[in-house]
Amino acid sequence: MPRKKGNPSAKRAHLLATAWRLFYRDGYRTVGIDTLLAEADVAKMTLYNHFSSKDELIVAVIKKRSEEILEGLAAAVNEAGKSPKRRLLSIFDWLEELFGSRDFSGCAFIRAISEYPDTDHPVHRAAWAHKSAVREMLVGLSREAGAKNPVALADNLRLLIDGALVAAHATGRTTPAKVARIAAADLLEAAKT
Amino acid sequence: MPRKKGNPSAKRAHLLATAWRLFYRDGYRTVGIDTLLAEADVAKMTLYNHFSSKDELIVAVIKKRSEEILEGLAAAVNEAGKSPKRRLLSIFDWLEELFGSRDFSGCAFIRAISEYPDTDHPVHRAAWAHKSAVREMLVGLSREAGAKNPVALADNLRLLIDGALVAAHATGRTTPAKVARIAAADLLEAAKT
DNA sequence: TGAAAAATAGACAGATCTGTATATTGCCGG
DNA sequence: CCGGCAATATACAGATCTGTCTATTTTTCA
Repeated sequence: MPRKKGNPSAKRAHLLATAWRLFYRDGYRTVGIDTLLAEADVAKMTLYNHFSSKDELIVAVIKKRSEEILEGLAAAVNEAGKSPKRRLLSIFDWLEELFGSRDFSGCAFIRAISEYPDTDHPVHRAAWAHKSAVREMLVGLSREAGAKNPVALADNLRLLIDGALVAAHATGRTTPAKVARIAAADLLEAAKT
Repeated sequence: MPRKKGNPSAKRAHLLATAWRLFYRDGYRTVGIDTLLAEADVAKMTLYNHFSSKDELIVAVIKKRSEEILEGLAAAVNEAGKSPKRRLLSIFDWLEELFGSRDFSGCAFIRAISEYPDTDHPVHRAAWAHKSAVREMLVGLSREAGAKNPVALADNLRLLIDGALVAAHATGRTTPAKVARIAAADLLEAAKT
């Protein structure tokens, strides 16, 4: 129970985990509250006690997933060593692993943006906020790597990443990560001179 | 009436046009049959006489839209003149115009893939078929432009295009087209040597 | 142990969903 | 002018949707 604040309820966490799994697998609009509750084995009032609406639940799921992704990405970059180029390109190795994971089903954020096309919708905004955070990270890596215009390179890299996410989802293959990695290396070279 | 085949019913065309408008604006799953019928001012049995299910209607909408896009793209390329480089990069000028159009709301195909994440779903497959057709066109342009590996360059370009489509949808800005155009020019140079 | 908080079950509202069935009207060609 | 088909209106089935309400049980902390 969310007794002292900062003490997140176990039920809440369980709901978020189950919601993530079902939403990601089948879609945000497709999965109904009743389905989610049955799968999580939680009463309806418990859900509406923690989240005021389905939209709010979706936003919470997206924010949590965003944190996980950003942490995973940062860890992958750190494990890549000291070479700025290797650090930057490690993003694409991380992507390749993601694409190869059993339950990969596209980018949860692109899918959220697609399912909630209205740019003012809270879900849309939350999903895009993640992409913006990734861009910040890419700007840092681009600067480290010696790009003349780190922001421009970061924007380019994000195009490659999002394109690869779409292609990997549609095809079920991991190759888009390799394709994007090579293109990223080319763009990095071009960005230095 | 679909009397002689090849004589498409006016009602059918009207349904397709209305369906496209609503699906694209609000989402395939969000728009219900009843809403569509009210907007088109058509009886329900008429719809189910032309299309056996909502999914089939969506597939038809996607195929029609794919044809329109491919035609528009081909026209833009032809208008770009003879220079292979200009022809290839005209794709991104066309994108910039698309992004700037009043009712732009992302890529209908990426959104379809996102809303129907199951890769075996007919809607998912129809949407990806469009992306494959675009790739074929890009391979041709890449070959014309003198790429050593036209297929590889086409794959790269598709990543840029899909990434730009996502970014333009999420932000409502046209700049991703410019960003992608510059990156495409860099990748083209790298692909020649 | 006892009081407050959290979680439960279950019914319920009111709307919406896809798809079917039926019976009727309008239209066009031979 | 008439037979056949397209399109219509309307009701319906049966399921599902989000969110609310109430009454009861379980948990947790003091």
